Amino acid sequence: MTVRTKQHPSVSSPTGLAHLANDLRLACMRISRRVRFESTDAVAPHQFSVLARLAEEPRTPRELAGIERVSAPSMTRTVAGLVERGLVSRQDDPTDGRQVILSLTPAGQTLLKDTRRRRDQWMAARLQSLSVEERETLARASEILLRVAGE
Amino acid sequence: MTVRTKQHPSVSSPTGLAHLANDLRLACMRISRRVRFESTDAVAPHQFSVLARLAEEPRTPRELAGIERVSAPSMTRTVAGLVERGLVSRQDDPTDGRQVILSLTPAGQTLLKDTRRRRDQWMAARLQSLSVEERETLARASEILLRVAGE
DNA sequence: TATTGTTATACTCTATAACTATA
DNA sequence: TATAGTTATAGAGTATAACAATA
Repeated sequence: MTVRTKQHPSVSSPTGLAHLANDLRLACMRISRRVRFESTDAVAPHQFSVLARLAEEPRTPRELAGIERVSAPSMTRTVAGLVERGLVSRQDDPTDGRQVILSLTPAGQTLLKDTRRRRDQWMAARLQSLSVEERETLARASEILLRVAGE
Repeated sequence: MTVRTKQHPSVSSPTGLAHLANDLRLACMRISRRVRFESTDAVAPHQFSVLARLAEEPRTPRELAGIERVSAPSMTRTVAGLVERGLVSRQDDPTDGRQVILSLTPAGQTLLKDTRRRRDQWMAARLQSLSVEERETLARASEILLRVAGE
């Protein structure tokens, strides 16, 4: 006799799709929450986001504000804090005197890397207790989810 | 010839495990972020968390503060706001005069349900564009993730 | 005149410390 | 004396409005 904790009659029926959407959203939110709670980060979430964006490429405050969905003055504050801590550096845009170009300092790169490693530790510990099949399922799922989140 | 977007040499080797942990954490955090951004909720995240906890069972402010990892005064404020909006009701504990028992009002239950439905909509829309196999993978993954998050 | 960024000001959520009521 | 909850106060993040500098 097989025991199933959840009813997923079909992943294609309207009801099944709604259930899957709910379970998946809940699962992702709970994992995110646990990761945040378990790792005591050196920077606040909104600061971390900015560091991650600047690691991709240097950006202006306005670009960051748009990406992070906060107001320009809020981003001014956030960036000021990161600059003060030596994690981000400012540079005048040579082609447009109104703009400022922000980029990560070596210290900022190090902190970002360390923070990510610490966050991964909790997750890695949990994964170790799973079966190979379960880990393979999660590997396939993470590819799909990253694609979905990027749309 | 199979094309893989990511290198997962093995989900069991130390390196593969670390990669999987990183991908999975990233995927969950990005999905959570998108869900939050796409749905303009009637209550703030910390208020939503409290409503969800009280939907499970009535609790005291102190219990909520512990679960949500905030100070007692912060929870006092959060709860006061929810009570003022008619979403949560207070009741004196008959066995201990110091304690207060908090529970959801019908309005709170309705709002919680509506908020969850709205959050699911974005996710359900994305799932529709996936193949049946991908949805089945995500269904299995969500079971595993919910179990892992609950540990 | 439009745009980038900052400053001024106010509101919210958070915390710690001090206080009240009850056990 | 210890615990549950609140109030007092301060710090940090967010927002809108107003301003400065540049395009």
